[in-house]
Amino acid sequence: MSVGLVEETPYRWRIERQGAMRVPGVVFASRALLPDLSEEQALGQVVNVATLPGIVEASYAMPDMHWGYGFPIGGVAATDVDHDGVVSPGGVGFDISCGVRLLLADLHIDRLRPRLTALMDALDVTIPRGMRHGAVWRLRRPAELEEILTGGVRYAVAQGHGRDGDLDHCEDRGAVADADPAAVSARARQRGLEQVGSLGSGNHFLEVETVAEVYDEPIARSYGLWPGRVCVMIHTGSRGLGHQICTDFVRTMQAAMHRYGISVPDKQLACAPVSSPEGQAYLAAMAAAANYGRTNRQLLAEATRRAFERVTGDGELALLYDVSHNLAKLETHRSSRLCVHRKGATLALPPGHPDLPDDLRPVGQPVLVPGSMGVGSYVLAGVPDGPAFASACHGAGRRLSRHQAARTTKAARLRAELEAAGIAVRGASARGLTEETPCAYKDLDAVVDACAHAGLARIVARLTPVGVVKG
DNA sequence: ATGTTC
Repeated sequence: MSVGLVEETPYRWRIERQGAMRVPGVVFASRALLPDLSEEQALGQVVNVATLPGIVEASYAMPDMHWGYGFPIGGVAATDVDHDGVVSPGGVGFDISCGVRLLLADLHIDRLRPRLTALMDALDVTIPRGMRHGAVWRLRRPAELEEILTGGVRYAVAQGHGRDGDLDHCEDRGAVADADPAAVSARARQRGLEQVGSLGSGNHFLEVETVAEVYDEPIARSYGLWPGRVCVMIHTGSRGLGHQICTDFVRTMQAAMHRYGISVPDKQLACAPVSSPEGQAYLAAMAAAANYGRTNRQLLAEATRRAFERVTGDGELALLYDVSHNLAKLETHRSSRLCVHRKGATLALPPGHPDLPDDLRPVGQPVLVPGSMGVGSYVLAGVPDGPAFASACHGAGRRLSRHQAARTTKAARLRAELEAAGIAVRGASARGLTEETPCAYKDLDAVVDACAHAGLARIVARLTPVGVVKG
């Protein structure tokens, strides 16, 4: 893909406006990460996104960007709601509200080691995962699903699935206000009925980890991240419900676009004005899926607490934060009302932001960055004046397709390598394992380093895995 | 990511 990258700084590259682009493209990456990008059509997708009606500043891409549906994964795009700005389901992705939460045990890894096998076995039987394999929460009636879509984690906690303190440490305090279950199709609701509290498959996982290294002592102390502390990272989204909502609205908007005089260079960029009935309905359904996705992670966290309680006698795992990396939000930036699409890009609120709870406000929001299997994860922190609407990277970023990865990897060998590295693996199918081999991903250290140098976020701590549950 | 091609 020859779109012409101009080096602005060693960690920021510009694609000049050309053709129908309304704004330039801006890619945050080191020179070393660029070859991985240019092999794909991902840069062409950055260009395509720059043509969307109402887009402001630039079509941004994070250091972990790669090819996606319409928008690149790792893409950030904001449209001006008051100047014909559009919302696009492809700018959020199929797994609406996919995200991560991090739980902290009051336990040092040395004390867990003798019981690690027992803990992993407990999680093995506790955590539903894979395609269509049940869920923690058996809903008694469809009306309960409506409560989840409207009330999110707030409803889950009120029903006994968690504690009040969990709410403050969820993005949006666990529930987006403008969700409307009526905007969610019957088919989407049907698919969501039996998946509340389930991991799913692909890159979703539950990992028992320990704090391996601290880079920013004061912020790490505020977050409660001390070396050797045991923590649990849960990475999942809105399962079939979010997928169906995306499918429904891509179709709706593809049919409606001509009425608004919108044309896009790729059908997968289907969109509608934020203020249109279609745009409003999508945002209401998307918000419902966001509430569902967070509730899903909440239920898995409760199941994890019960497993810890049984094995270690202490199930009081504290929630550091729960944050999505696939969402569009209505936000005010420099007194403009914007619809900010983050697709494979994590919200990264700066210190002092009013949406943060009291204990996190002084230092900024925890930005949870899951790595590929066996590699571990990072905790970053939001910084003042971030250059992409308070967004940061969301992971290592895929380098090889699932097919390529599965073709070049032997499951038994990979499993043996993980076990040899002291990482207990539970529940992963051979196919799921090979598709998620770390070889299929970029170097997480390089991605996070680029993120920090580009001024998107500050590096706080690195976590290393001791056990992984996969679909 | 996904009842992995309505």
